[in-house]
Amino acid sequence: MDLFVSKYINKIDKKGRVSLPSSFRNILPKGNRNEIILYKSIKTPSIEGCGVGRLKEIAKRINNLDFFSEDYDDFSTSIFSEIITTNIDKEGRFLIPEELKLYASIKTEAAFFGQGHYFQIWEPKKGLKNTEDSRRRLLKEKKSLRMMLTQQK
Amino acid sequence: MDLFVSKYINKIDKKGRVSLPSSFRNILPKGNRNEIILYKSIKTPSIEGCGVGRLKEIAKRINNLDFFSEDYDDFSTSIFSEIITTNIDKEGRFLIPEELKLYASIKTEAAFFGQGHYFQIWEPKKGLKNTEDSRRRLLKEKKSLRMMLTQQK
DNA sequence: TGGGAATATATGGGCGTCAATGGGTATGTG
DNA sequence: CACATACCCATTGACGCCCATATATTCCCA
Repeated sequence: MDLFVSKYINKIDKKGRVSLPSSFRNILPKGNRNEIILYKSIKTPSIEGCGVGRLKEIAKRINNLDFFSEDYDDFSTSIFSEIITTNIDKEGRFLIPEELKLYASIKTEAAFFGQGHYFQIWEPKKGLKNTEDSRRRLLKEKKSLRMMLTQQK
Repeated sequence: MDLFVSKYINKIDKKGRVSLPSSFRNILPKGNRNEIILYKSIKTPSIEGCGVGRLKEIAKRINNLDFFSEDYDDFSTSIFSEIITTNIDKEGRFLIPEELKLYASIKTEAAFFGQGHYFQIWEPKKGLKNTEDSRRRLLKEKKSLRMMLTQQK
């Protein structure tokens, strides 16, 4: 399995450390398991994270843009300067930077949600609510879709 | 990690010295960690910096422009003739030349913004505003930023 | 197959090291 | 000699590394 899946709720200790769930750690590239990158989610008040390999992919894509275009600067600024790398200690813990904790309203506990190629970190209550909401949206759409398909004039 | 990422705000002391963020120092080539190059950003009131190796990359980009175009001369002049090399002391600090400080309105604090293969130095408030502006521009085209971050190979 | 031992995980805390910062002094160059 | 800059040393706080414990999980063997 090489995807971030499932959800976990871990405690943040006095020093601000929190364990990255073991199953997430195992997905990080074997050579580079002591570093992850974090950034503010675009659409939600949560933190997104992934291994550094993914960042290199992104860097490559940005570098392929026209160096003199405005987009180049915008992407470069929005992505590189907003990304934070953080080290994972031997026990599998890392520090969530203060700024990101604020952005996600995280205080004493962090909820980790697998999202396939990346993961999200939420304040637990908000995270669970988000799961419900998105499931509800999904069902509603599905239902209306089915109605549209089966409804007779 | 071999990219300049994240942002840092450091103080400039009485002597005009400022610490290059540790994570930036680590990206400089191992043999040559006591020297960086600085130049005025073309598009923004900020200073750009990088290791010496990066200079070749810039040269290549400029060479891709039409040699007889006005742009070529403009970029070539703006960048090459304005490049300044600076030494880093044993504590990881360097002096920002007066001319560049003026150009970027930097006085007592310098904000360092990772930009992948190079970095920018801003007057903190201006820098933060620039980040917001560029993110706002990108969010208008939400799709493209999201693609940049989540798209798979 | 049941039970105990080895292992892994999440969590807590002590302590040394390093990064950022401040300042004194030597060196040098006009 | 005055100014700028490099080198050296000191301080503070944050962080990484190490060790410790409790609980959960896996493994192994009688």
